[in-house]
Amino acid sequence: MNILEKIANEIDTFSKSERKVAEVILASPSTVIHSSIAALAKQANISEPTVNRFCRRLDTKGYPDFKLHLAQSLANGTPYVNRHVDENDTADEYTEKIFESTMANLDLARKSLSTNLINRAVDLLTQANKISFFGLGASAVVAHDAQNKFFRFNVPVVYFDDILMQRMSAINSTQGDVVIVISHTGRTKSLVEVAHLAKENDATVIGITSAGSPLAKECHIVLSVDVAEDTDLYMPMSSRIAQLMLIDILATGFTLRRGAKFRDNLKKVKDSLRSSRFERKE
Amino acid sequence: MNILEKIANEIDTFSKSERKVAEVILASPSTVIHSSIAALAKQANISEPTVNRFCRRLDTKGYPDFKLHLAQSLANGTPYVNRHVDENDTADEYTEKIFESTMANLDLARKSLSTNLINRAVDLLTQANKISFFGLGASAVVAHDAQNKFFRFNVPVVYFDDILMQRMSAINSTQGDVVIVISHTGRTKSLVEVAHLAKENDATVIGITSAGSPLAKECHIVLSVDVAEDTDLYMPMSSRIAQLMLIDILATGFTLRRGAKFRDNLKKVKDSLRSSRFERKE
DNA sequence: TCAATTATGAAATAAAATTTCATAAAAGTT
DNA sequence: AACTTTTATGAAATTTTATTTCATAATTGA
Repeated sequence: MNILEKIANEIDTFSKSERKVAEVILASPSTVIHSSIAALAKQANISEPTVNRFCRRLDTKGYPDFKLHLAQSLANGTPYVNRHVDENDTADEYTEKIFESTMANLDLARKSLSTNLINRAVDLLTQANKISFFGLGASAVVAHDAQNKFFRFNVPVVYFDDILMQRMSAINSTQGDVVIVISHTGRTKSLVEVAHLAKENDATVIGITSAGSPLAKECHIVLSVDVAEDTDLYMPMSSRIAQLMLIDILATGFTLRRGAKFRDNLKKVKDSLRSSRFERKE
Repeated sequence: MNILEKIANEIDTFSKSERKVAEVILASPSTVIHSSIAALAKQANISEPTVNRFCRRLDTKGYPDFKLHLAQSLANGTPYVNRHVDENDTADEYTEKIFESTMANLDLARKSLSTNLINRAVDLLTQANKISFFGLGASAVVAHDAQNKFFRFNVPVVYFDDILMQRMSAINSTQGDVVIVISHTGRTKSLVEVAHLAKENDATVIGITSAGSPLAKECHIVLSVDVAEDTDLYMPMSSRIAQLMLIDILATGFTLRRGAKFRDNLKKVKDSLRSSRFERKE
């Protein structure tokens, strides 16, 4: 953890003198990294040994080591954090905040992903006879994107964002089919039912959803992506982006598993678009 | 500048002994920040004063100050960079690389966005009688997502990913309508034509595309999102994520412009979903 | 080849940090 | 409240670390 945060957190557990040091440091950390222990002690009106003890209490080896940690905290600058958009933000401000928050959430998501499960999911996908992607609302967008990617692989892929079509498709699925159900909350009733139907018909069900949700319980594999709640403006934001990255990862895993020749094929698919485009004149 | 890079850059201008120090440092900077000047001198087989001179040559005040700089370079850690997926990558590796690359590209995209233009686009959107989103392939996904967001605002919104529907819709558009055309390359013929048709019919055309492209030339406003090419596996990856963030930004700008009362409305829209979901029991 | 310049390290010095230890303050205990 | 124990603190001594000085070695240029 960032040592500045740590100081701020633990300041209540400090002794009186230690608190004085903490305050001086928090007030101007960038000055402190250029101060000697004597200078800092004087600034805080306490003795040098106290500063030293303060450093050790924060699990550093001593004052110089402490300064190193402090320097790193400062350099780390602003690690991405969730920042809420405020009513009076200018375009500059909310743009910055949205980027910040998304990055912070992607960072979170990355840490929460299980590469083991991804590996297994890729296994199943490469062996599938048919792949279906189901989602509603914002997750329909993710399903749509997944279709766009997997479609290139010359595998039968469908995507539905219509409850009835999803149900019919689920009922028609059989062993060897993989059904990917996408829902951030995992609590959308009709999607849980769809997952259930697919499972009953022996399809393999993979959930891109939150762990422990009702939907998760119906899935053979749950790929959960942790993201701070999208509370800002009552719209799904980071969650769907993290889900899209998961799609990218699955698609990438798929192509790698299929080998080099397969990737030449992808190039052909891409090249097939050329005539629909204006030439680039350079 | 990062002091590690600086060392790497200037290594040719160093004397023989200084180069030895540089090599030891570059080989394992994280060890060095915990070494005394004596330890480092010994490691590099040179004397302590040489290390000291080395530090000063790099514009630091001395060895301790140098360590501080070094610590900061390390903390800055690995700024996100584009890393290409390799044939033999494990799930762990490609997952990491995809996250890395996406983050790097979002960082790029953030820097390239013009908040001025965003502001103008938001202006136009809030005044629009009707908003249309057009895209094809991966950009259709973005258009789809945009519809999902703007639809909540109780404004007439359509999205089409069908060329004919797009053309018909464009021809039917009139003054007061805003048409947003999405294309990463900006070279897809049919979309350029759609933009042209919409413009001819006095709609305001906003392009989410690359600056200077044929599509850009047909737009009243061009919101360009710079992203390194998606060359990896012949699939759009980062580009569409950056586009989605731009949609988030536009949607956010929209809601802010509309004021607090409007945002209560959004909450209602979201709450309307409740009965379609399983309750959360805690 | 020889001066001039530059680079280097041993030793001395200076600076900084840490330890030791005595004392003061605070917290318990009767 | 008086006393003991524990904890916190700083002065001084010590140790560690960094820097300076200066003599010598290596390199460069004539």
